[in-house]
Amino acid sequence: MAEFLGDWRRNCRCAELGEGDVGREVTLMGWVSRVRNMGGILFVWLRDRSGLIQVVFDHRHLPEDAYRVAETLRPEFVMAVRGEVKRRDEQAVNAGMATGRIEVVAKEVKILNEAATPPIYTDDGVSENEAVRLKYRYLDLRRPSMQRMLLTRSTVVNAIRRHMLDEGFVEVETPILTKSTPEGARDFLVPSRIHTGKFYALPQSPQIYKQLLMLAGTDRYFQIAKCFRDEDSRADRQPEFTQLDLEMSFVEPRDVQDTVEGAFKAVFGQAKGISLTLPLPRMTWKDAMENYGSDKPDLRFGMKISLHEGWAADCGFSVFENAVALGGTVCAIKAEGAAEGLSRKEMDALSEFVKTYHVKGLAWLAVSADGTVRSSFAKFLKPEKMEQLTAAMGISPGDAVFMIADRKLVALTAMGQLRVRLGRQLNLIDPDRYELLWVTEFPLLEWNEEAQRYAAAHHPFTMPMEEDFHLLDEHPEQVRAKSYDLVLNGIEMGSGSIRIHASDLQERMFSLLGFTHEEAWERFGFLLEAFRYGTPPHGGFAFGIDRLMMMLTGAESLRDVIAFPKVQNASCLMMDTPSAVGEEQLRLLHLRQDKG
RNA sequence: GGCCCGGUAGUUCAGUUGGUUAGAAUGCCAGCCUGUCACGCUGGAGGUCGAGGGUUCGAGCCCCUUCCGGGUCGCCA
Repeated sequence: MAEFLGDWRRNCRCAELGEGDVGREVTLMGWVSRVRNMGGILFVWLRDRSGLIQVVFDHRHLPEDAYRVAETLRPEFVMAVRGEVKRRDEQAVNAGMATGRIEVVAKEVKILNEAATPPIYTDDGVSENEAVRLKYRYLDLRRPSMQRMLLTRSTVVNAIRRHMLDEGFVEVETPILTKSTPEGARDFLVPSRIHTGKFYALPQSPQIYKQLLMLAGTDRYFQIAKCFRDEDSRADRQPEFTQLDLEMSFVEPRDVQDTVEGAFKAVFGQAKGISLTLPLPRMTWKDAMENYGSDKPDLRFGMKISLHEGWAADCGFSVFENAVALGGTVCAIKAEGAAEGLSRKEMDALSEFVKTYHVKGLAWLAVSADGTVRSSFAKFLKPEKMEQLTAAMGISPGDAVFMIADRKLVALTAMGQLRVRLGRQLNLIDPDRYELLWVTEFPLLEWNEEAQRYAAAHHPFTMPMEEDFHLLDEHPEQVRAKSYDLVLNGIEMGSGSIRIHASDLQERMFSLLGFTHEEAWERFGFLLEAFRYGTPPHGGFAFGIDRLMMMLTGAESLRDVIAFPKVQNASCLMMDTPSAVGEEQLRLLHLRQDKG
């Protein structure tokens, strides 16, 4: 039967006790993790957010009724216990337990609440179907590892906030009910009750607000901001997520990067005890693509990509020759010592894998230790070409080589994916390493095949590099932007840029993106007008705190570092969100269900 | 929207070529047990094999549809 607290108050958490507390009278409160009834003596593992401790109920030293109560304890009952901390006998020490050298000998006990048999285990190290865990997330969060995650997350957010405040930033909250923007991801929409047929949008980022704050003179702004994007989820993409969002006036890229690096240094120091060396390395987007086939290269291992257009132009293998003739490329990577481990079957699997990334195939070459060559394409090569390739790539017995021929970006991207897959498969990646870098000078624009127009690679407020201004009209696709991404172990942590602060350049940008003057004013009129009133040069950055948490905890999914995450189809299994609403609610919002 | 993987006691899983009453472990319930620590021992309860349809004498197993979960391509300024 459940009892009330009365005058009992907890004076310690379970795992905060140590050998120094021996002899202390404590009152603990928490959940029963495990019960072992030996018939006359009863051991209970009591758990709170700090961890576990063993509580002993001995019928010889307890009133009869108290022992009776203890015998009814079951897992996940909420229990309060008063007792004395005692050192365990040497042979009774549990080395696998943080508090394994002590125990609490109970003198009084209260069952504060009973519990139904839980549907999932609340111990660590038990793997369970994630859907069940998420349905009972409040029980899942009882696991010590999940409590540690929440604590780490709190530490990380606080390290960031403290750093930003120390650097003179002002924390400003911006609206959640905001305006739908035509560029970028799909918006989550909120229907207006007062304005028939009109909608708010949830922010994809506080982008425009923070730029307006620079205009307002705030100078240095930051916010731990919730952002929303109505796009399909991935292991590293949730429909709602948290960013550190910041903006600074009178700065160039380096100034913003210094600030962000400082925040990362604080986080790594306080959450992981790792001292980052600043400044972080920088790599241009072009170098990242050509060497790693990715704008977010994983620098924890080598296996750089090499380009072989000159060699391939007359190599004899028509697939390679044609790719070069059409202005494409032939790129290659070498997996040292991997030849023996890669069967024909695995080569086929790798070929299938790269086709996911829209290349037509994978050419491969494996040299055994005795020099025997297996290859999908060697037989087509002109006699001297094999030697040239061997020399150019430094191929030794035991090495495997992979080549892809296609349009340059397509081939490099597929090769970059293959590089990462091989890196994992061949165990080249040290999971304890953190390789941070800046990738800079992204293209300003990307050609959108579907819409037959340019789209902003970052967003439409991004400043082009001054030295590329002359290309804006004739070769907009060659213009580089003053933008920069922060990359950690092959994952994009965040991105930022210097913004356009002149309204004529901003209008020119909108026109490049295919907006007429009227459309631009209709959609961004308030911004274009604002820019007329004295806008300082400014720039900023935003990085995903969820993704950072994922990296810091080694989690494989964002779901593991968010207290109440959503699943792939954007629903919440615990609350069954989203859900239907009643007719009356719809009527007030001027909405009608499509019966189709 | 496309492709791939999965769904069997509360939980984690096994289930042969389609063949008797669908199994194991763990958890749960009851009893025994005075130093356990994933306690142990004895006994017991527990199943819409995700759902619907089809093939078959017979379906957990084969086929179709669908729902749910995961991964991924597209998408994600």
